[in-house]
Amino acid sequence: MSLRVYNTLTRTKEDFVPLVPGFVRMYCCGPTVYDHAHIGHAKLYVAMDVVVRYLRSSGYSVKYVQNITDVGHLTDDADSGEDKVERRAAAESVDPMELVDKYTNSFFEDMDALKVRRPSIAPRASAHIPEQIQIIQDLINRGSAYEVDGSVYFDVTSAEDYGKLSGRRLEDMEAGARVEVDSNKRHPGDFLLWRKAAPEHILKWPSPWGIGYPGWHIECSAMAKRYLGETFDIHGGGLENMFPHNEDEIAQSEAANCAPFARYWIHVNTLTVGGQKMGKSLGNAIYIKEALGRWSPEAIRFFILSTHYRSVLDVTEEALDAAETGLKSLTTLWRLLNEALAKAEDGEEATDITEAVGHLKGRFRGAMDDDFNTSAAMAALFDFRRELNTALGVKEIPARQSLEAAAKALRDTAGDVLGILKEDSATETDDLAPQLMDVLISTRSALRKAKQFELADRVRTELADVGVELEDRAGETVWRRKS
RNA sequence: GGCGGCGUAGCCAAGUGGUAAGGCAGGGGACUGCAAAUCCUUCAUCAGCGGUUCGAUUCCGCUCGCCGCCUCCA
Repeated sequence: MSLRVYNTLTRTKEDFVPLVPGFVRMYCCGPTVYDHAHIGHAKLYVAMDVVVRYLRSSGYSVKYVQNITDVGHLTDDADSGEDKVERRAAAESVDPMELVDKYTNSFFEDMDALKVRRPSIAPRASAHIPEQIQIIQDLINRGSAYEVDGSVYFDVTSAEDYGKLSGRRLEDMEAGARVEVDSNKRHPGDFLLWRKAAPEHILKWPSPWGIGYPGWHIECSAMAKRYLGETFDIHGGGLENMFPHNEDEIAQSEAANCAPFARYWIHVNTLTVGGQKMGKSLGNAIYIKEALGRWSPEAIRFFILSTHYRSVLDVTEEALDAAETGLKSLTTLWRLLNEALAKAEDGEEATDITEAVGHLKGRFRGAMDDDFNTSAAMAALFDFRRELNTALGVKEIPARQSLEAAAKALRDTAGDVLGILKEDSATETDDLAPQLMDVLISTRSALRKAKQFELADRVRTELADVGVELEDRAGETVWRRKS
């Protein structure tokens, strides 16, 4: 079985075949950096991260471009909106680029914390003005765009397949148009490529049409072309950006390049709070930094990945708590496996472990190959956990080779692909702590032997208060720091 | 009004034309001095109503409810 991907463009699940064998070129719309990122962003970028990780683990070399939008994103319809970055910069009394730097850093800080791998390239819109001007010029030359009073618009009627991604038709939209139409537009659906700047505007550049700045959609077309070429494999993004943003990207790129744009479109569904979409403008955003104060990064990933990426995900504290608890048993398995491995010796292969490893590999791959079905993949992981725990429960420690195979399988799936394997902090590197713990544990064992349970329990309780957990197993007591 | 999606146990959530993965919570049991960890076991007929079919949760239609996009939002 090979990878199948749901392509929004065709509304079907298709076999994934990159343009160049073994090499995947991928783009994903990045954030507009005028505020801290919230969990809605986390859902998109964690989902895309897993796509990238899985492609890599499947043997593909992946070039992943994710832009940073720092100019041109307006607060409202093109006619009346302000530039989001400029508005917020004014509110914070800083230079727009200072604001951009601050929130770009904040974004990557959050993504790093969530173990989202950095993109291969993270280009900024403001650093690609010449590329954007070039595409606009090409569009004018080809008759797909027109200039009016220093602003340039894309002529949607010039693209005969306009609306193919979102399934919209110009006639329908015309009928439903509610926003006041810019009188400069020839068609209500036309969108801005370049906007004439007012004198007080800070972020502006010279162009063949005068001083101005680029529209919101053109940046992605320009940066995708610059780093991935005219036609590339995968374009990802949030579902809410399908129209108009992604639709317009396609229209302008294909009109300018006379070549197909992205071949597969992957859209990640929204995240909701109490059934309502999470959005900065809606005032219900839960910031990633806040969430990290309460749940581990792995639990947040676990929570996000427990649903398929094309499904809506509703955030509740209960669900996040459940994710944290569920994750714990996986973390425990990883710890037990490593403890066993530390004591294991060469020996005869443990067939039950070999079998469990086989099941996990097969089911995990099968699930991920089916349009990145992370929830099915996680089910395989939990079944593996049970089988392994049973195998580890026996008297003698299984052979090292078997344990190594199990550890590798777990690291390859839960670790490398899903990124939910917590590195165990149980092994204390400080040399004094283990020695002190040995003293405490042996003392407590003596108390237990003498049936002085009250004192023995006091040791355990007080250690728990300082963050150390004890666990009495057959013949030994182990300790670890609370995770 | 137009386009699209969703409705599976207390909660989260996969999935299939032939009577439903997994996680959390709950019940029962094993192990333990007690815990912890772990294991065993138990817990749904898939919003409602029709239709197609030998058979539908899965296909079609309708109804109800919820959501997204059409204007900025990942």
